[in-house]
Amino acid sequence: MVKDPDAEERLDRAFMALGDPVRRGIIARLSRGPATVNELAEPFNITKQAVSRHIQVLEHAELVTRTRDAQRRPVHLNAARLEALTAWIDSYRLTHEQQFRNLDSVLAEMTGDDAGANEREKK
Amino acid sequence: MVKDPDAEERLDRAFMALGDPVRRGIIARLSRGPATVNELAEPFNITKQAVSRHIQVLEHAELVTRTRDAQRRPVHLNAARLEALTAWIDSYRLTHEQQFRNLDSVLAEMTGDDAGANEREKK
DNA sequence: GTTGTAATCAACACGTTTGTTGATTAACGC
DNA sequence: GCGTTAATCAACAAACGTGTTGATTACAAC
Repeated sequence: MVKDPDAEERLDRAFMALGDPVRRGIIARLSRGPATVNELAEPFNITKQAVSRHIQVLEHAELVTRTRDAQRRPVHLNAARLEALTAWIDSYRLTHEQQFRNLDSVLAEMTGDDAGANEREKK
Repeated sequence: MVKDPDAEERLDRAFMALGDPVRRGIIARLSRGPATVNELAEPFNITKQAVSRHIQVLEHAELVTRTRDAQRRPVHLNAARLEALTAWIDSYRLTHEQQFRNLDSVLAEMTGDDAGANEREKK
């Protein structure tokens, strides 16, 4: 159980894990509550073993955790980790939007002091 | 140029694309403005060809677009696609939180009408 | 104990990804 | 035209991911 194997690697694993329709389906199901491997495997026509490995991938990505209940091992969603992903995306999404605002103000300055009004007036 | 190759596949490609540190680095750089392949390749010690292919992956995932400027092909971030990813994540994140609220109200009902007050009072 | 159920482990096949090097296309500057 | 720069294409090797089947572990119920 490694503690912080570099934040980059954690993002690698989490984003990669979501890049598969079966695993996203599992996440979607778990958002409505915990489930066992058999329950999670039911909607897919692949073997239970394959689903079991998908769950291991999600677990390694820290997107889900597992508890124990007799011979069952219910899987739970780890919403905190999902939040980390939106945080990453939004960080750059907002930087990008800020970039546009800066460009706009530069152009506004040009048109105010100078000549201009020649670029970027669509919409 | 396929139009809508199923929304699931688009998510596959986009999440998968972000599951690589080089490609996330490219996205991070592009959030500050467009850049050429050479500029994007500079921080990484892999060949320019390898970076070129990473960009193709991002392009296929619709996370970036390309324009043309003489022999240069500047890469631009497609923030709208990033937004679609946070929308997907948040949808299930919120479902999950709602699930907890429902559980709370069920428990509150039990403690009100009945006996109870035995579970979930931390915080 | 035996039987049944839940889940994982092990070995293997197949396809995809990611990197390399070397050749090629495309546009510019002189 | 010629050389330079930007970028991609092509072929290949190594590594990885995802699915299969068959054996195995762990627990519960009788």
